[in-house]
Amino acid sequence: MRITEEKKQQNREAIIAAASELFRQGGFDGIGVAQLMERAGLTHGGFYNHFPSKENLIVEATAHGFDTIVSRYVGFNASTILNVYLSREHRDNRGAGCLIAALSGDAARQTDETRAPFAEGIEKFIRLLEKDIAFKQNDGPGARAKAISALAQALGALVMSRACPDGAPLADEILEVARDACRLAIDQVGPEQSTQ
Amino acid sequence: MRITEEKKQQNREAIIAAASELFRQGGFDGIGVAQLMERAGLTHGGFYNHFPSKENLIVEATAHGFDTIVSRYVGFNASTILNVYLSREHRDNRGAGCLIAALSGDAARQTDETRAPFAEGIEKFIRLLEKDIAFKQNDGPGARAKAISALAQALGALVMSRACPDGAPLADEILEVARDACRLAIDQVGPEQSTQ
DNA sequence: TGTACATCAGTGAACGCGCGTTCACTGATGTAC
DNA sequence: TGTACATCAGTGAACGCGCGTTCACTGATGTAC
Repeated sequence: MRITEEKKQQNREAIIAAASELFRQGGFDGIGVAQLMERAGLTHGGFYNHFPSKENLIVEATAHGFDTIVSRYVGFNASTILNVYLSREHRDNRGAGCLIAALSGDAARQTDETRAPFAEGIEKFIRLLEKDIAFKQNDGPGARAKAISALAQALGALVMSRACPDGAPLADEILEVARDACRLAIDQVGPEQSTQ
Repeated sequence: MRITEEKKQQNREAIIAAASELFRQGGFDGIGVAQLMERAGLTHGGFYNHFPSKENLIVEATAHGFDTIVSRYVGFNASTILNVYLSREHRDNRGAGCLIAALSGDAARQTDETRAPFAEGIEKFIRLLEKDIAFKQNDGPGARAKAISALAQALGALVMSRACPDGAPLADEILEVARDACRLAIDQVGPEQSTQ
């Protein structure tokens, strides 16, 4: 049953894509190799033709997930990105959402090697915001601090909102407060100011 | 081998205390009943004399953990709390630190019943900060928004910092930026202003 | 206060189950001639 | 271009292991008289 080189590559990517989504939903410990392979349309045993271990896949899926998310946000300004980030849609759709929010708790328990792609992904996210903030206000170094600060705020709010039971008023309140605070922090003028 | 009522209660509390610490270190999925019982100085099988299920212990340990942490912060002003929160010591000591930072990712994957104590704990944390902020500036409703915003910022920063490999410069940079940003956001004047 | 007995927390072995990983096998692909 | 054979991704069963939970048993505590 040997398959073409091209098909093999497609299968590998399907496994990574499945892992990237399922890990965000269920956590690194909560999703098994068998589930991943089934989602990718393959059988359990073939996993080790593609990856030496589950931990190795975690690294690959993390890097892939950050690339996907950051590229989705490229071209939008910081205010828009943070508004999408702090939407109820994002909160309620972990599998397609921010990797930091979904998996950084799990990441903290992994080895240094597994945390490395997280640091890289966070750095990419910071630069994405920093670029727009610096452009708007001609302020290089300050822009980076603002980007980090805004990302931290949005991330913390999202994470708290998700920890609340479905429909809890607090969950929505946190998102709304953070939306206002991020807008103010970035625009430094008021809610109406935006480069949209 | 029956034991006194008092000793039974002590054992129960030892299990909850062990769970509260170990879950923060290893996650709900990463720590087993056997490990918890061993840490509490008991044997595996006795667990179900105290709790109907592991999930039930998760609820109890979460509530207990929030109470412990919030009570540790009571009496300090918001700036001091956030400085401790954003210290390297806190980042590097998950087991004794903030439950939201250590377990909200895991919480998002639990049932509504299990998330309920998280919402309660978060609310307690918000009120703790809100109280000091309102006192300082005679500003009730605005104080709550500031408390939520500051907590979100500090939480997000801590979580990102922990996701980085040990010793990564980014990990420390994030904490420092968030420390400055929280101080500014709360004091609304400058780094030197504090009620300490 | 003393005796007889029911209660029940603790013990440690066992249960079925799903985990990550390994392996013998299959058969189409890729390669050497 | 055609043939012969080595390669290797996919398959599905199996491995040992640790999980959450159950259970029969022990014996000190708590209770009834």
